[in-house]
Amino acid sequence: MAQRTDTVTMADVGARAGVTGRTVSNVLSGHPSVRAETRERVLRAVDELGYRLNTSARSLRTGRTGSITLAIPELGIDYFTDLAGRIMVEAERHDWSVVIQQTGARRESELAILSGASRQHSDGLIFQPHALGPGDERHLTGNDRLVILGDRIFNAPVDHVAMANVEAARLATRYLVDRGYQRIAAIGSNPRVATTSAASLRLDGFRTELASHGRHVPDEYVIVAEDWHLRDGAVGMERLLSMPEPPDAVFCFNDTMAFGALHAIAARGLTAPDDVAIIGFDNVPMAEFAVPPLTTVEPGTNQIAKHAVDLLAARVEGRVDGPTEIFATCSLVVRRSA
Amino acid sequence: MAQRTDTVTMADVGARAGVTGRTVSNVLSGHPSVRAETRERVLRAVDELGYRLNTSARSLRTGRTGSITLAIPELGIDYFTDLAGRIMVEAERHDWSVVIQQTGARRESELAILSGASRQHSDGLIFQPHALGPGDERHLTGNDRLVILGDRIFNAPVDHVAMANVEAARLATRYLVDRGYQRIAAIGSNPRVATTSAASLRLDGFRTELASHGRHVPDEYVIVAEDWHLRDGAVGMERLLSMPEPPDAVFCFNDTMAFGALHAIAARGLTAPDDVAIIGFDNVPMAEFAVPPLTTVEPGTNQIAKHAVDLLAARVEGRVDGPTEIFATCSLVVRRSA
DNA sequence: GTGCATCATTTCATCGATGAACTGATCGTC
DNA sequence: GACGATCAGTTCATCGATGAAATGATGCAC
Repeated sequence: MAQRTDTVTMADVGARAGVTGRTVSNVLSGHPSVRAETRERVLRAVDELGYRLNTSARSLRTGRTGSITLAIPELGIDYFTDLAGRIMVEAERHDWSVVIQQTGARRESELAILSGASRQHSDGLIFQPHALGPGDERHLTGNDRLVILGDRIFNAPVDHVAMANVEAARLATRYLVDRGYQRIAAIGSNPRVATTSAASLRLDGFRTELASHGRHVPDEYVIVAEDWHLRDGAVGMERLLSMPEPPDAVFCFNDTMAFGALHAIAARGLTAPDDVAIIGFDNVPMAEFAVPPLTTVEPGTNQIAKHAVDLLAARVEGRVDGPTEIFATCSLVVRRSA
Repeated sequence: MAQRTDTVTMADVGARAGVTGRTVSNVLSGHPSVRAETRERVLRAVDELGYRLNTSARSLRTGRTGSITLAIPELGIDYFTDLAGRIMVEAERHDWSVVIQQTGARRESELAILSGASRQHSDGLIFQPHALGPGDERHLTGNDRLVILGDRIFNAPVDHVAMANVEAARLATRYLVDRGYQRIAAIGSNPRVATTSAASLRLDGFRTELASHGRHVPDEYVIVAEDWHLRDGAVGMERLLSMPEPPDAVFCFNDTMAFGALHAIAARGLTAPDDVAIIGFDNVPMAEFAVPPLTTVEPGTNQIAKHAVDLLAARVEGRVDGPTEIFATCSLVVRRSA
């Protein structure tokens, strides 16, 4: 007695209502063959005893847990917050809760996620890798019920919701060229990650597009940023502005860095886009309210969230066979900063 | 054959390694009494069979799930994102995963959280209520392992990590008065929520402080904002700026609205703090990088996260008895916007 | 050599809900 | 009035891991 957790089981509820535990289960799961009077009696007993379903037991029996895992680098980057929020909304439609795991973009954490140490209590995994890439395919084995987000980084048959990083980056860059900017720089390169990472792909698109206009990009115009944080954007911009010949436009590889860049510009008493134009990538909610409002790439975050969850659901329900790949469509959102 | 989920159990692993399932359990949980040679054999079998622990079964047996639930209004508000990220970091120290539930600040969702429909698979709940308040105490019953965040809204014996909303609001307001601002307005009032909500308490602090300086607040200087979103801040500010006698300083009840307000000011071609000063509340990461950098209240988010998780852990481990209340200490962070 | 402690592993029951199969009623139909 | 169908509820086994207690083996002391 004086149990720490005074567990009430279906059997207890049944005892009180004069039925079996099984009938309680029938009532709670909406089984049709239950007399109205019995149903009421059971529900009353549930109430009186404060009964709560033990989902561990149910999961053990049914094999479904009612939750999925979303693994992202970190909530601190607006895009991932935006994405997480939307995925949670989509997941709700499938009666799923969402466990969020921050990998910190660390390789070991990403491996831990895949090896399933933490994924176990989960009907599926939506995973945005950062440190992993080609060559890590073997770590995906045994992970059915897995949807990869971001670019097509693995040469493995895995469900995948991709963003057209290269094209989107070209789109942004072309816009800057078309607007007549002459000295165009970029913030967000990261030579230490895989060539299939967003960093590399966006840089690719940036370079390719400029090259197609016969433009050469000086090395110092490509600013390395490891974390893609606000500070990276600010520091990178600061560096660009201190150059003898600063750029007149900067493509930030995500909106978060773009906000940092806008901050750095303002801190110098300069203004965007008059002194330097800024274009971002992600179209997070804050973009519209930045000072000045941020011109940016809309990567189709909502579609990504929806497709990722639906694809996972289809997989869990066995409705798909081969690996599926979906590309979200991206577009440019022109505001004031460029 | 051809099972959808080809489940490998401890018994299977044991069979392969020539031991019982129980021994496999001993190996995996680091039980000391296992011969090194056996351990190795078992681990090899684990590897070969791709064994993964079934956490549902473990949870059923042990009563612990390895995850906690964090229920917040929505990730879309910077403060909650910030909080969630920090709580996840703290939770990691206790080997907890975090399930995030967005309540949308809706009463029904908040009740659903408390009634535990979704809380079941969870060792505990950290809950920031919005729509609930005094009078809803009965819904807390049966929720041991519950830590309430935000203000002391319930007259019930519940663990609680509080923010000194009234004092913090007075602090911010006093600062504006001290700086010599004459016409001080506020954005974020919400008459539809409980008198114990952050909205009411911060308004309280605002009014009280101004009154203590003999200032009267015209009704139209208190702008209602239901969602505390970016847009609310922008729209509210816009309204203030269109008044015949606009304020010269505005206290936004959260940073997110403050960013919206800064946006509205800039959109009019005005500047902060010269035309209107803005002070926020939360000191989220973006505050430092806003244009201009936002003067705001630091509510001790980090302490809140740490205390909330530690308190929950203590409760789960039965290390505390009576309900505990902790107040985070807040302070003013002066930047440029006011 | 007996007795006792320690070690390595096993046996067995159990956590709580649910799938499958079953039992008795009740009902409608021919 | 007999028979199958439907309904309301039950019984039983089971999901996979683990706590508690048991087993057998080994070692050590006297």
